[in-house]
Amino acid sequence: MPEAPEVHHVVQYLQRHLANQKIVQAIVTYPPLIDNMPAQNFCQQIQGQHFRQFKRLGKYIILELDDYTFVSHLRMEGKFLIVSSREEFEQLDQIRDRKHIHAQFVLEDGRIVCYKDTRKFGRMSLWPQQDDLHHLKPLSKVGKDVLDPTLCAQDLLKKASQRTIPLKTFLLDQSVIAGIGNIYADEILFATRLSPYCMPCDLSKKDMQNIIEATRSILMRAIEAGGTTILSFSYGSNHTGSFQNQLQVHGQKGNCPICGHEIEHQKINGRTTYFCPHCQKLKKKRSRKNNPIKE
DNA sequence: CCTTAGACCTGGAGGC
DNA sequence: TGCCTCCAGGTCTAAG
Repeated sequence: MPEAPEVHHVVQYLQRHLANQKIVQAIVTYPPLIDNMPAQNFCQQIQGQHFRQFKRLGKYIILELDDYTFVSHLRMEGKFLIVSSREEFEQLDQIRDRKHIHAQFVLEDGRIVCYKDTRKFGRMSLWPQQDDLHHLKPLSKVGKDVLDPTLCAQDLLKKASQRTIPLKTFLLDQSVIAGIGNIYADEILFATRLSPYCMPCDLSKKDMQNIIEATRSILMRAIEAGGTTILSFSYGSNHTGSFQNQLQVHGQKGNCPICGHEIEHQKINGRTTYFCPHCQKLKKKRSRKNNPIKE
């Protein structure tokens, strides 16, 4: 579900409510949730730790504890909610909520941080602390974050060389840029007027610069709007975003806001992709074999 | 090395 | 109402 703007708000929310709180007990009721060790060990190790620092890299949530780094990925539907007491937990709806809560972190003050994940796709792991986040195993292949100011056209050009996958798929590759998901990928492509079927290796440095600028602009606006809520994104008890009202193509059934042509949607590597076939152009570089570049 | 299909899960929506 | 199929914002892996 969540892409970088949504994860950004989840991290802020956790920070506001959990900074310096002590975890007195951890309960995991769906053991596969814990990626890198038996759930029992995870619970033992995390017990007694305090939440210290809260960070995000791409779609990953990074919680620095006293002695460990706690990494969480929400995948499609993971959410954190905080209840004030065991009584409040028991009052949650069994079918809608409690059934899907797979981990609980009981705080010293009696509150319980609940991890809810209907589809059970999300994962958590606990690691010895590392100064460089990229040294943590789950983050070792993650590229620069979408909002990393050092991200530049040259980075993308390098990663795009020889790549013949659709540009849409390239933007979703977290080792290229971390934090873009299916919704924002469509919006970025529309903003740059590039077809999702462009081949990354055919793009120029200028195209890459345009992609970076569109990405920053769209993601910043999405963060300001509180993220995008289409299916189920929320955090805390009921916080949702409103960027879905500003989407230009993703999920749209009508006409292109620029040219009026009907918005199309097709599956590209398994992901539904919305685009305007009239505005969004295929680019081809044909200079490899002595053929001079046209246009 | 690169690329793609399938797997992982559940619940909601729409067709009959 | 029930049953069936398809769909969903993500990522890992196995196989070509």
